[in-house]
Amino acid sequence: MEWAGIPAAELNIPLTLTSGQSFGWHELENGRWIGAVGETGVLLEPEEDGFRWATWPEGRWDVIQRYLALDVDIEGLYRTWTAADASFALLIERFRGLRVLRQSADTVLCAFVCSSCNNVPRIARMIRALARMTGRRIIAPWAADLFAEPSLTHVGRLAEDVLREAGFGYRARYLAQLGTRIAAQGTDSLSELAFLRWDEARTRLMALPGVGPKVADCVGLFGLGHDHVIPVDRHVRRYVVSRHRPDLAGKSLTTNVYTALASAFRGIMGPYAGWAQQYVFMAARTRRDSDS
DNA sequence: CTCCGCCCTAGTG
DNA sequence: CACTAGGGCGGA
Repeated sequence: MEWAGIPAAELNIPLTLTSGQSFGWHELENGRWIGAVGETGVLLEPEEDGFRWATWPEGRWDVIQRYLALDVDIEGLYRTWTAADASFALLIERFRGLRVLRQSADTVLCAFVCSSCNNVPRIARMIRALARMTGRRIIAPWAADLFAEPSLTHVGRLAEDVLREAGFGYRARYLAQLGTRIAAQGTDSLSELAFLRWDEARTRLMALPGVGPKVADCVGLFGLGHDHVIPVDRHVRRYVVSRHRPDLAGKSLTTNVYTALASAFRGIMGPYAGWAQQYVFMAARTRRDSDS
C-alpha cells in the first residue's frame, strides 16, 4: 500500500465514509475500509497522521484525490464557519475531518431515491444489492466480494418486479423508470448535468420520477460538486428553524419553506454551506436524547 | 399554495 | 401491535 500524509484532522476516513453520503463501504476487522469508486476498487487504512491506500487497477491516486475532495482546504472552511457563527466551533470539534465526497451523479441518484422513509442500514443493503445486480465484479487481490457502483444505464435494464422482489418496495418503480427515462434522453448518464447551471440542472433532476427537492439537492452536492447546495432534511430543518428562522416553526415543508430554510443557512455559512450542512446532519443524527 | 394519505419493508419499543 | 426511518406524488 502507498502512503498519503493527510492527517485525520483534515480527513477523518471512518467518519466521512459512514456519514450517510455514500453507502457502499464496509470496514474490515483490521480497520481497513473497502469500497468501489465507479469501477475502481479502493482500499483505505486510516492512521492518525495520514492513511495508506491501494486501488485496483493499481496506482489511481487521481481517483482517490478526487473522491475525497482533497483539493478543498478544510481548515479554511473551519475559519470561515466559526467567523460566521461562533457556536459552530462545537460541531467542528466533534466532527473534525468530515468531508463531502465527490461521487458520480448516477450513484448518488440511485442511493437517494432509495433513501425515502428509510434508514441507513437498509439503504446500504439496497445499494449493495443494486451493485451486485448491475455492476461488474472487481477482482482485486485484497477484495473478495466487491462490485462496481451502479450506473443508471445498468439499472435501466432491471425490471420493476425484479427490483420489488429484491426488496426495494415502492422505490422499485422509480428506479426502473429512471433507467428507461435516461435511456430515452439518449444520454449515458447524468454527467452532462455538470455542464449546466445548477438551477437548470436541478429543474431537470426534479422532472425525473422519484426526485423532489431533497433528492435533487443531494445529487447536486454529493454528485455534481455544487458545494453550496443544501439538502434540507428533517435534521437540517430543525436546526435552521431553531437557530435562524423561528418564524417557520410548525410550518410544513413546502417548496417555499424549503427554499427559505436553504437560503437562510447558505446566507450565513457561505459558498461551502453544503459541507456545513453535513456537520449539522451528523450532530442531529448521532444525538441520542429527544429533541425540543 | 397548503395539507394529507399513501407508497414498501425492516427494525424497534 | 404501533411506530418510525434522511421523500415524493397525487388528490382534495
